[in-house]
Amino acid sequence: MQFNRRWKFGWGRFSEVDLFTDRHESNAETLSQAIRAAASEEPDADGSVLFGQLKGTVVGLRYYSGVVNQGEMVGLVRQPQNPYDRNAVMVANIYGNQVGHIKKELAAAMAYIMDNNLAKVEGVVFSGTKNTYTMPVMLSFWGKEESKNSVLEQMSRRGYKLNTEGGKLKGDNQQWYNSQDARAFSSKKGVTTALTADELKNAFDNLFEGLMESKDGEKEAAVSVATPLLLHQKQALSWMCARENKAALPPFWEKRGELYYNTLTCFSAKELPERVRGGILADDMGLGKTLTVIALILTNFHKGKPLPVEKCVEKVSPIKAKTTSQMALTLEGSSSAVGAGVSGTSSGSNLTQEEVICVDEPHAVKAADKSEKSKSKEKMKATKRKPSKEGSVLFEDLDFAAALSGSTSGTGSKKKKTDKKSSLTQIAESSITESPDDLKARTTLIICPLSVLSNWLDQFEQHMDPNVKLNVYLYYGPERNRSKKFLSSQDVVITTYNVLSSDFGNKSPLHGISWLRVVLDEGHIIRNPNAQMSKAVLDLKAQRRWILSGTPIQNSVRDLWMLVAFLGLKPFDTREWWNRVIQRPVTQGDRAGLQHLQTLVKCITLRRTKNSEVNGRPLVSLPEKKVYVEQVELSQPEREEYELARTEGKNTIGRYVAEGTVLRNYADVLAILMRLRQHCCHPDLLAKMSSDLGAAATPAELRERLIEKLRLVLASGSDEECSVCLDSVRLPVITHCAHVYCRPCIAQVISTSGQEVAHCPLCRGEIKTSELVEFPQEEMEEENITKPERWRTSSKVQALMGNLLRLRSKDSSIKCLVVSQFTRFLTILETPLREHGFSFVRLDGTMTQKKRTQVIQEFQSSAADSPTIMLLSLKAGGVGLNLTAASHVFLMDPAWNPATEEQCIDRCHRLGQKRKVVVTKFIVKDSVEENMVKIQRKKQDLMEKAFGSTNTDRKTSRIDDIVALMEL
DNA sequence: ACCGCCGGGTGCC
DNA sequence: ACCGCCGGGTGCC
Repeated sequence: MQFNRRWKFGWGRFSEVDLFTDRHESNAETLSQAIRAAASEEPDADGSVLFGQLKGTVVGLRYYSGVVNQGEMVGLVRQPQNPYDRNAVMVANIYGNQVGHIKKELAAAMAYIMDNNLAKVEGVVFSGTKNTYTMPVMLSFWGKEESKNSVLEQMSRRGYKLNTEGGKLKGDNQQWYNSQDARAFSSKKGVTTALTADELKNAFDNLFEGLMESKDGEKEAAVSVATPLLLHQKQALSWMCARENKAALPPFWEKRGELYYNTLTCFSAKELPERVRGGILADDMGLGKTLTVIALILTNFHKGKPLPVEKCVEKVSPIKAKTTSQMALTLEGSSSAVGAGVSGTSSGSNLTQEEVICVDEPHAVKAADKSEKSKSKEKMKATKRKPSKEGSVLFEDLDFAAALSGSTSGTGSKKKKTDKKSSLTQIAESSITESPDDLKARTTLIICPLSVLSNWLDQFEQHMDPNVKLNVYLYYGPERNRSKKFLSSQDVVITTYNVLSSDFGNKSPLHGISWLRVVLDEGHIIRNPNAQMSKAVLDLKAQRRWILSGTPIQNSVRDLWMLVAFLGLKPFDTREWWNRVIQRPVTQGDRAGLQHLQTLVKCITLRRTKNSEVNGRPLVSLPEKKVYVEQVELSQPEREEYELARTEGKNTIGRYVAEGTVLRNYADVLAILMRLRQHCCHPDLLAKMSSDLGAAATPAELRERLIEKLRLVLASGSDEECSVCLDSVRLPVITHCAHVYCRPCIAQVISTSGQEVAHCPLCRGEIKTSELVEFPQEEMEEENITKPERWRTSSKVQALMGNLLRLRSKDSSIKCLVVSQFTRFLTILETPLREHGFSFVRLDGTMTQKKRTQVIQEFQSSAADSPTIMLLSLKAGGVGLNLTAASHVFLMDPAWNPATEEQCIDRCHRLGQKRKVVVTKFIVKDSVEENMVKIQRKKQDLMEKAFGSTNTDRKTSRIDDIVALMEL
């Protein structure tokens, strides 16, 4: 039976509720976010406790086809619309097939509890699975501690007594429980000891490490890939092709007789479980994920054959010329936005005719026996001979040919039957059988953040054989071609997460196409399942799915769900099974659960780091990197101003700490910290502030205060992130609970809530459209043009300039990145740079993509007059950015999250860097900055504490942070 | 369901 | 017999 990806049908309401209550908590990028996250007391499935258990009865088995095995978990779904009983509770197996109903009396008792979210009820069928009419089910009630008594009482009122002592039930039914539910029992006996937070943290850190062991040998790329692959890239290609082609059983499935059996959920099926064709390529950045994917696209079309590409030749026999809609690197309507790297259009247009030739040799070269032939010219010659070898028919395989022409061959229906039959007898390692429909899919859809869009285009350009035409369409910009027919005739369509999610729900052509392959670049950015773009991504139809990510896991098992769901790793693409089998066991320290998670990740992930080795040699050798901290002493007047601000802030925060209201006043706390950090950089960074922090008496006053906070966020130039779209805030508004969002984003949250009052995504406070406060437009413009009357220097500016001048006199060819979180600081720095005759460019979050590309190109240029300095805002651009022209990095101010700094450094310390990399971090002596650095160092410990611990612990450590920062 | 329940057929032993 | 008993029909929610 085929299940499509929308199989969550029956759970519609169920999974909505589930998704919402189990809200994702994003990795704390800034302390601000960290505090917000702690402030919002969200219901957390991880922290739920077992109330008790109850034997119930499933009835009506004969009316439904869903079957269950001994020990199999089942889902319980309320059916309030059931015409016979509005208390109905449906029972379904893991694949969503209905098994029966809970007996009505029991259902009546459960309905209230389920509808009011007092408990989550989970079922395991431990015996009687062969019964025709009814069977027993063990029901476990999970929920928040405070609901426990209410649930027990509700049930007992209806005559149902929950067994609250897990151990007692054990005697009779020793064998019924499965591994994960076993924990509830065995823990009592001490059979397994729970993992400590340390062990868990450690295991989690290593989850994505050591996944390197020889996967599937090596594979040469198709000849149309002009760049020779490095050894590790060939290994990745081989692994990826295998993941796409081989019908190996997914993790936790094994064959038992005629059936396929899932060892975790105890589900079994007659058919081969649908395989995950794809996975996570989690190589460190700089290892060439992009090239590997390009190679995959060209090398592994249907049935393991290379993508048939158009080859440009000047002389052509007219009979063979098969002109389809031909455009090379189509860029309709968006060329202006990209500019760089897409000039490929021209090469095709000056040729009169084109011939379609399958330029590729039969793939799969395991040994490295043909390394000499890898120069592209040579390859082209070789392939010219190819057709004769393969016969005069270019595509002898009918299905293959049909796939290309887009028409289904007459054998279609017949073929389908045999396919189905053969799939039953298939052995695990055979390759996947593709139906004629499957073979029609041609296009790979690549979704990436805007910042790396141009990189993809460059890389296609760079790595493709210039004589080969690949149809690459950039689906971006207002003029984008929305024709499904057109898009699905491309070889590659590239778009951004934002375009995808803005199209989503708006008769999106991207969602109407059956893609051959969908590739999510920087896939970790879809880790929040509530985000619109995550939903948009899940709704895509594709045969093969890939996630590229340099940082697959931030700090939580939650983050993984989205990835697993996108890959369609059943049954975990449904939240309930993920929670029951993986998330809850793992977060509660269950060893078996962790083991399962490790197995799962291992099966679908390939990850190599810069330090990985193949055959004892490092994958890539990067030049040395040295990090220096340069202490900066404030001048006397600066110090005085700083101390003044610090004392004032210390008093305020000290009061909050004493009152225990730190988290309630985090906006103020943040403001104080922000001002101190600004003092450390430059006095002109400080926005003129009203220091009135008292309670607002009138609405007008409240409004004024909110605007003040918003001003603070904006004026600092620190790239604030909107928690809804996860992008930089555009059209900022601030809620009454003092959280900043894009106006369209929060407006949508409110409108989709369907209620008069919605809840703030960050703190769950009530929000109304009428109460959103916007930044006054005039002030916004004024803010932008505000220039200090006369420029002045600061100690930090001096420190930087000293370094830059010294460097220039030593070697004028050295290029530098000057990085700050405050874009206004970058502006301040422009003046002395100009004065000293430095040629510089600037890259920050406010720039358009076109401008960015241009700036990067200028900077990367090796021309004599090219800029030697780039002023870079810490978060601008995101990860894909390649700034290898720079070999010196100056970090002007410390970031809350050391990973952000690392990422920034890695933009020049990456593949292609020829020089030694020197990083200088400026830290003001005896200041909040020094304390921030200490906290950075402590970050590992904090993460440990935060992981798998209660919200209270996390809160405590955040308050501790603040106390430490202020030296209270 | 190798049950319970319903409702029609039936009615000394 | 306005009962009991028998045995067939029937059966989730």
